[in-house]
Amino acid sequence: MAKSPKISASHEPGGLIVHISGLLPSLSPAEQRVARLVVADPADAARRTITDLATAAETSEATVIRFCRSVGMDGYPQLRIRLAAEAARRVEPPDARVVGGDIPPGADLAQIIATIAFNDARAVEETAEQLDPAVCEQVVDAIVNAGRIDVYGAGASGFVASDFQQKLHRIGRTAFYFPDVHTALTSAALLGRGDVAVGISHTGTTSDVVEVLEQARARGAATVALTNFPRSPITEVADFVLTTAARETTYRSGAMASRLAQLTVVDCLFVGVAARNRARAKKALEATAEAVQSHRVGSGRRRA
Amino acid sequence: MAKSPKISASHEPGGLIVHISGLLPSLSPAEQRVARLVVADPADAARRTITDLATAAETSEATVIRFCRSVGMDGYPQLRIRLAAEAARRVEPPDARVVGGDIPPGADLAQIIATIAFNDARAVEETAEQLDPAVCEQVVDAIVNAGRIDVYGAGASGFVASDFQQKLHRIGRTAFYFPDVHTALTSAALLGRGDVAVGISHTGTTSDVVEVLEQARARGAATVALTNFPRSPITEVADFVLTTAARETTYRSGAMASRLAQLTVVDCLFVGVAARNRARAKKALEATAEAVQSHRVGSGRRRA
DNA sequence: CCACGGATGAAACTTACTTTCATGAGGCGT
DNA sequence: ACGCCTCATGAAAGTAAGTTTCATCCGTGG
Repeated sequence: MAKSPKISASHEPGGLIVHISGLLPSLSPAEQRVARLVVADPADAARRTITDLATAAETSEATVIRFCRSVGMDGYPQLRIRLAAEAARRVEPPDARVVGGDIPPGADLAQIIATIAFNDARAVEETAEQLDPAVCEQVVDAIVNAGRIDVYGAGASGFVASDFQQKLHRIGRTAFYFPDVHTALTSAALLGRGDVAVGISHTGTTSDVVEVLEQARARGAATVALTNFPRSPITEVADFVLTTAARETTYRSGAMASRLAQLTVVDCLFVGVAARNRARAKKALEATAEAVQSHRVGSGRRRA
Repeated sequence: MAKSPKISASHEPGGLIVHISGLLPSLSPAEQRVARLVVADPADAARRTITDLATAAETSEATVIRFCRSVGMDGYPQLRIRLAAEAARRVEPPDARVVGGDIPPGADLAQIIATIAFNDARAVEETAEQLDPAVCEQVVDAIVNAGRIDVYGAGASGFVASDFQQKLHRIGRTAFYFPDVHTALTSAALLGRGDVAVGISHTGTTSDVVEVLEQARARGAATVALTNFPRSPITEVADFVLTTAARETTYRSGAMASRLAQLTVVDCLFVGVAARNRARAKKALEATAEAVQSHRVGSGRRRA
């Protein structure tokens, strides 16, 4: 029996919609039409019968069922119930904040601020909700026991990669980040069993990062992918996949929310690693903090 | 046809459970058994099929349907959906999440994730709330009209500074970031009236950044400070002060939340600037996006 | 003892959901 | 270019869920 591509949604009590929008690009055209309807108005979808929804999406019931399975549900009734639950939980954003949408042309700055902050905060929360603690645990394990950790990322994700590297370094783990692809490839070639390679890419399609991760994997390193899209190319070269949950939006606003989500995930991993050896991590952190102390002016804390 | 006692529930969106328990005594014995199951665990009831529920209530499907009608529903599916929605809504808010607190030593990864995400999201939201749109507007004005923009930041804030620089650059503004203090000082010395200098520092006490900003101000540039502490040294050398609102926590976790908040503020400024000249910004963004397109691998759909 | 009416479940029936399968489009190697 | 293969897709068959009908049962009051 052919196994249908089913990505578990069981461990995320709150993030079905997000989960679906993340998978959207990996669905077939007909399923995407269904997905879009569902994401656009979950409550409405929950009210519809399968035939009704199929008609609305201009497809057959069979496709709707396939869609259900693709997003990890057993069948249509289950989807319906989850959707209803989710729609209920979802507190409507107070005003006309364009949730995940673009900033309207005539918006004033106050509106812009509200919209951006709303989407950013949501991305962080929803990412946390759908993050699989079991996978994180495994990644933390790998990092804790790693001889060496390479973190890869290009462009915007490069900042995150660099941040992660710095964090790990500060608690005494041997971690590297390479702004340059060639250097990164060289480094990846030198990895081996027991080492860890982390690739960060919002879209999951950045060839540089995918290539480097592939190289690392070929050398026997454990590979970790951090991306917004659970079925993008990068996930195929990763042993562990961690996903962020920034809603797909326009190029720019999605990028920022995604960045914040990535940072949150990275921070979680960092704290997870640090928690494994509190004493040592604390000491390392204090030492590094002290090192920059002379570069502070005035009294350290000056709360208002 | 005998009219069953049907009491409308349509006008009370939130209180279906209450509604049901209210008219419990007026129901027939078999219906009461059903009602009790439903009230006891709505979420569970929503998961059951009508046959299943009937069996659990030791009655027939017909009675369950009668029950549905008695409480004002059209049929079983409708009841199911309402129950799911209601059960979801009554999920209690954030459990033992240590609001703004530190991670307890024995915490497991799931707890760590929840705590971090909660604090991060809060920092973003609260920052947006206290951000003064008027000041932002002025900063945006200054940037839009600037001949040149220098962004300063050290350590962790350096990432944010660099990010801001990159963003501005991508929409065609002349912006610089210097990882090195001396270079930054040199650059600041070359600023003049009509230029803008942005200094980013979580604590507001990073001497490097303060110094550079001071230099910039002395040369006549408009100075902007982005910090978590409204009365820290950096605010004394800034014409415009923007504050983040990361709760004071331990050294490390505060830093991350603050970073996210900083990024959000930076993003708001960026969007504000971009909004001033939509057409040009859009064109610039598209051009830059296109530039990296060849570095993407088959962004089409991928199977697991 | 016999109507009578309401409550109830068995079974018939309808609708919704699920599976199977044939078709056709698009990609890939020869 | 050709044929092969894989995959997406909807029609239709099949199954299960939900709904209606109706006969039965039980208690009640004549």
